[in-house]
Amino acid sequence: MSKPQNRAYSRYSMQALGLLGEMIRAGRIDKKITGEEMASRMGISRSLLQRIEKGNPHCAIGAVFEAAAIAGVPLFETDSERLAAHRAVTGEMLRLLPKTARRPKRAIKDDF
Amino acid sequence: MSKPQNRAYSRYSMQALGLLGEMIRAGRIDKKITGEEMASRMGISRSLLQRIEKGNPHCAIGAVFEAAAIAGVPLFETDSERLAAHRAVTGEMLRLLPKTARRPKRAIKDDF
DNA sequence: TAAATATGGATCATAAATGAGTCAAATAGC
DNA sequence: GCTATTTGACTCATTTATGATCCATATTTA
Repeated sequence: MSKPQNRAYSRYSMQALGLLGEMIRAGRIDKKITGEEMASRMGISRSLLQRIEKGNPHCAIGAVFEAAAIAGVPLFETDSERLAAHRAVTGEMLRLLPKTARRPKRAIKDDF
Repeated sequence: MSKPQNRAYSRYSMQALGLLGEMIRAGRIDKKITGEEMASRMGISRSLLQRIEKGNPHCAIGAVFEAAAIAGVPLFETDSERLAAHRAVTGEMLRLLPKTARRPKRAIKDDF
């Protein structure tokens, strides 16, 4: 059972999506890579690459990140090594936090 | 016509995916938001949120970015305003670059 | 300007992602 | 310790994204 989904995106997310798409396109053109060439190199269709560069929110994030990598757009860190280091730190933070989130008991107004 | 797709992801992309997922989870737990609560607030299923936090590359990027926004994970910039500014700069760069990429003619060895 | 190439945009069949549901296991709080 | 929650990990039906193809338009280069 599924439900027809009509999602809403925050302004922030839309801006981020648009920015990422434009950076990918700029990077690709700067490297003189044709849309068709880049798509085939990635193993995706030209259609999908177009959607990615347009900031379409329904694209698979893996494909988008891969495009970013080829276009030379840095995600969080510039290389895989730094990325791994960064991730290690985040993993450590996760180790310190509680494993599950406990929602605070309903705020009690009267305490007498 | 479609083709069964068996994509390969670079180490870089996988690291970035994993990092983003872990940052989202850390942010969520730090804010004491339950997986179910966050999912319903986003209008997605708990299943999808789990995939996102696990770094699954097949998730819609819009959903992932939205999760990041709620969890307080900054994408490129910390707020929508800065994001817009950043985007304006990228748009300017795009204006300066050629509109289309022209792949260099096959390298000619002999030029006499 | 003309020719060659790159891109935009649309449609449609099909592969794949997502939502809903269940159950077991882990965790937090008492 | 016990109990209530939270989470993980499945399965499956259905919605949705993607690939293929076509043609029109824009852009670059000669």
